[in-house]
Amino acid sequence: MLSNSSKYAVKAVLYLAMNSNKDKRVMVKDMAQPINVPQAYIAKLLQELSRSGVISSIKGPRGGFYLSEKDRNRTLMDVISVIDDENKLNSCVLSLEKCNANKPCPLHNLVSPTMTTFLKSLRETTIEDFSNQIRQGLVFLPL
Amino acid sequence: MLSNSSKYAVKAVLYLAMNSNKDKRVMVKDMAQPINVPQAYIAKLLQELSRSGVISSIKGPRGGFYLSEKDRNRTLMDVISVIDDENKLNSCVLSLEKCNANKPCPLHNLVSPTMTTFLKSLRETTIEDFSNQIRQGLVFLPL
DNA sequence: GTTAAAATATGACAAAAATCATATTTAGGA
DNA sequence: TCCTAAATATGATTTTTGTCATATTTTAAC
Repeated sequence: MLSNSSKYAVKAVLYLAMNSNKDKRVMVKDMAQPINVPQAYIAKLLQELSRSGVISSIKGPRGGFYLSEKDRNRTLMDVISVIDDENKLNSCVLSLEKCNANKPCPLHNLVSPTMTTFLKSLRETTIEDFSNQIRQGLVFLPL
Repeated sequence: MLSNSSKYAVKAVLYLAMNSNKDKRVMVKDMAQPINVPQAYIAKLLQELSRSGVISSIKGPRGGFYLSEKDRNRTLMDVISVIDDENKLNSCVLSLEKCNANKPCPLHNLVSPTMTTFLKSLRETTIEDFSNQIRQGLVFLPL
């Protein structure tokens, strides 16, 4: 469903949401281990996210990555769509062009309903919302 | 979610379910177009499925692939698991080892319920069941 | 038994995804 | 003003997945 890279990106962003702010940046080398992603790999992804404006960064000594207040109002779909093709997430389980609610393929109804609500959540829930759920102990981050 | 190869395999099997029987085999070259998969590719997949015993075949002139009665009582998961790693289908959206119902990751509850029922359907619904749904016009095969 | 039509076995090739490496740029602190 | 610590840019390498090609085996039909 999500590519490996997207999963890594989501983990990194959630980590930043819980562990950074404008005045407390996190360096690549300090987050690679906690989120369990190879350092060089996550570095590249973070750079891509930063370039696309969904996370923030500061270069040089005492620099690092962080989420600004603005960043926190973005959604996970904003993060994911930097890396994955959003159309692929929308498509039928069997990738059938002509499958739709009117002419559903045999698997369509088994998947489509929740997939739709899942994508809706990704598009509507902000990073900040997720952070709150974590702080409230409703969900967890065993990254 | 499913690999391309699995999707192709499912399409091929559903096609065979609707268009073959013990006495009417379908040749690779006659099904590649209808199911919209490159001939050499589907040939290889069919051979793999045949070798694994989830579909049947006969060599030589007038030969081809088909589903026996026994084959029709298999499930789509039987087909898929020949090609994909079933564990991957089971795993958390973010591929988090330690994510589970007790300690759900932020995305777990958005996906897990339907994913579970989806996999259950794949494991419990037989090819024959799907064929019946198609014959009854409940679902369609725009392959 | 010869021929031809089919699957089978095998592996080569291509494309995409994942991973790793490194030279360059930027900025803080001595 | 240097030095050093960090991100950035770029691209090389590896692995996986998808695709194509072909020689071999089997079997029906004549």
